[in-house]
Amino acid sequence: MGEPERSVSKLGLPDNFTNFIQNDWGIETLHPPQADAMPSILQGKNTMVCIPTASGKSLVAYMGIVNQLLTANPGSRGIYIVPLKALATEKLEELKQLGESLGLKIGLGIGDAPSETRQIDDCDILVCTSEKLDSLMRSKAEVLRRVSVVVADEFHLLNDSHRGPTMEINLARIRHLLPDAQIITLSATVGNSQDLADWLNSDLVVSEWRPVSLEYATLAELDLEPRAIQKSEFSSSSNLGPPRTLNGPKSHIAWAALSDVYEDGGQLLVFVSSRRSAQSEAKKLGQRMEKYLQKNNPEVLPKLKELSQRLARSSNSAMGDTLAECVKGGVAFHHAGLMHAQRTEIENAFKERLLYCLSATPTLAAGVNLPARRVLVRDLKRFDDGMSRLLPVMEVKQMLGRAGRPRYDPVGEAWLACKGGDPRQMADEIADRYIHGPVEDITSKLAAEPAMRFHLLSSIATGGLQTRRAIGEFFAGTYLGHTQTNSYLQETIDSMLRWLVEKRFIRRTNIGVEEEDWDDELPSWVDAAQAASGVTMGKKKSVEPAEATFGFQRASRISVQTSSSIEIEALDNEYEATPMGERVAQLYIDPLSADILLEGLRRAVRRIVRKTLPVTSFSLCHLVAATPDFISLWPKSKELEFGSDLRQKAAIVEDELLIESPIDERAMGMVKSAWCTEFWYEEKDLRDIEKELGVTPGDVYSRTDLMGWLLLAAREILLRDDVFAEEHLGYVADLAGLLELTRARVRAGCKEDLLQLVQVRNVGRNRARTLSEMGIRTPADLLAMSAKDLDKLKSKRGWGPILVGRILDSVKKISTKHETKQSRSDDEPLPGERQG
DNA sequence: ATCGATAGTCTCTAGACAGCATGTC
DNA sequence: CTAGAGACTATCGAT
Repeated sequence: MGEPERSVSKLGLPDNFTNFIQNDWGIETLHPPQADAMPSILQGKNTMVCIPTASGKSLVAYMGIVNQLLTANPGSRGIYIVPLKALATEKLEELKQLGESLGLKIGLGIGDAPSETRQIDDCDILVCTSEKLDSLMRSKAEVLRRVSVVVADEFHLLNDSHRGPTMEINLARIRHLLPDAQIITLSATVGNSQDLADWLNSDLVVSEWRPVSLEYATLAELDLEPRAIQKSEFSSSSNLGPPRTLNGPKSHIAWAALSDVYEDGGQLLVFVSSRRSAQSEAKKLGQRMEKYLQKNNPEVLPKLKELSQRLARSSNSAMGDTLAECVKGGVAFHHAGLMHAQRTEIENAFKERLLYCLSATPTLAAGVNLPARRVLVRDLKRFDDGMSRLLPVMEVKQMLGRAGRPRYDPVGEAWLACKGGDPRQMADEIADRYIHGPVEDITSKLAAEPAMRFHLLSSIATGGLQTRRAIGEFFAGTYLGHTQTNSYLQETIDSMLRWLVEKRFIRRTNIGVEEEDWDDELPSWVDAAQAASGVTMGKKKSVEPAEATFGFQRASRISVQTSSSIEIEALDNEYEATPMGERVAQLYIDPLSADILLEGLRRAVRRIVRKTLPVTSFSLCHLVAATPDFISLWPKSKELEFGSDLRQKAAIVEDELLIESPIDERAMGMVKSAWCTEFWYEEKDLRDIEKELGVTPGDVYSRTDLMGWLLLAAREILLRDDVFAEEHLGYVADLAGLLELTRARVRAGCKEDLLQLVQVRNVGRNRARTLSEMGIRTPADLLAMSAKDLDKLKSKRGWGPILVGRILDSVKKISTKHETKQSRSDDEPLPGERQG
């Protein structure tokens, strides 16, 4: 294909769009794979584009969207789905530029702020994470109104056992509801892209083309052997380089790779398999690099020092100190234990080429675009599920694909470190597998229990599916249905349907009414009476049928007692969600989490009523930590030893726990999770938390964030539980109040007395405590401060006139709102209370 | 006695999505 | 089929 065919101006796109691309983005010609995709894209056909990352996939999708919104279906809307919030933000920025010149409004849906909703409602293009889209489709069908085109980016994530099913359901539902919408999927190269394209009835465009050539090489000890080159047409050096031997110590190949690329004016990314390795590698490289720079390039040291000091000042952990230390030598580590601010600081410094090297865990491979001249995958194995395994080819390709900065680097260098055994033989094997070998196929993970549980409930509760037949047909439209036998699919569905019925998230509405709905027909006093006399709840069966005589294998596989003898759900069976089931689907939590919370909260209510065992914030956090939606912390082996602090804590709080707690690792992990949260809302310093529990600030934040979300869900679940007698509803409300209080404290990380101050913008738990120590307890107190006190405040460390001014400004806004907003727990109506 | 290199032993393991609520002069 | 790096500790030798 010659140049003219690929000219942007020949595509027949709207003039303003063409102008924008040419003038603002400086793109005159499309890359070959982009051009290949255009006919199908512009005809509005479903299209799957499989090309390497950073080779301009997004532009193809943007063109498809604009074509639909402006030309093919004027006034329609588009959705752009990504797997990470960071990517959503990145796409949002690009689309905003585009939108400004075309008069299109762009919305963002990543679940961060309630204020998103408005822009979600009236935008022309919605950028969102797949979970957020799923959630939106559950709660408001309007998201799909007038949608003519849907883009699914990083589509190979369908293969991910945790996140993949959501993507699969999203597309199945979109196709179900909007059969005419154009679906554009963007993916890295995968083994069976044709299967995926068939499923989506898509044209398929596959290409290995890259904007920068990529040279794959193996590094065995210090021997570098180039193995293959992936060319771009502009490449000046399109021939494989000769093998060579690097200078440097054999015992530290990352240093050999770094010093080598530095001398050539490039940067290095090192991928390792654990956070600890990332840090220690960065430390070692940083030390060597600092010495090296002192000798060869001392003028850059002050700049690095400045960055280091900035990091050190804002550091609130030993990890942060280490980071600042590494940076002195122009090296940093990058993993999810970093706080967001640290992470972006590092990323930006690397983009500006102030840093020479990042040593990273896989976070960096999947995240935002951050290329470097050279990539070294140091560790090809990772410990996973009790075993050390080789990384999938797809993942390694993703890391290696980060090599080569367009416009800066003539060629990207993708290096694989080969260790163990005979290095040369190793290198050959590794090259066969990762360089010349096939990429894995993508398979559906939807049949796995958690995914099926989660999405099956949603399809009934919020997806409008009522009959067994409709459910079966819908799931047949997923990739699972496309690739698996029908009987397997239907069996998987049936066994999970029975679980959901058993747990009363759904009920059958047209059969076995006497039997199935018997529970629901019970007057509530029966339950209450049982509760009061200590009968265990939630396990009672209506009529226990004879043991199943067929299908027992399936039944036992999900370890659920079926409450009926029906093993095959008849096709004309009908289902509806219970109010609880519907709420659970909207809260977007795993029904199993809901079940765990429900049982624990019922115990809590009984405790409160009988005034037996205590129910505390710790109880509730511990309960939440037992939920599969919470990512539990894991105890270290020292913490598991008899007499350890963690053991002692577990013993102290034993009475507070709402669930069985065997003394195994998992249980100790739950205690540790709750303890970490407790440290946080008891205002313990992050540094101390790190020291005592080995949990870095980034992890503390991620856990407390999760905790806050699930505490809210817990409250909602409690308030929709209908088993308690009227006389006990007051206690239920008390518990709901405790949940709310705990959530507020977890969110702000403070004790109860600071909760009001913390509402003020620019006031977090630390500043609030400072104010509190000065006798200021509420936002109103802030306004009433004397000039003398204000001066005293302004002179405090970390405070200044600007900050104080800003705080007073925002206090004025809040104080009015606060009056009306403040809700007394005793004003809150009890569930079932009639309005007087 | 002190320090330091070295070998042997013990410990530990990547990442990251979701809810909420509502006007404002 | 399926660990290996990093942190810590013991040991021994040089000074």
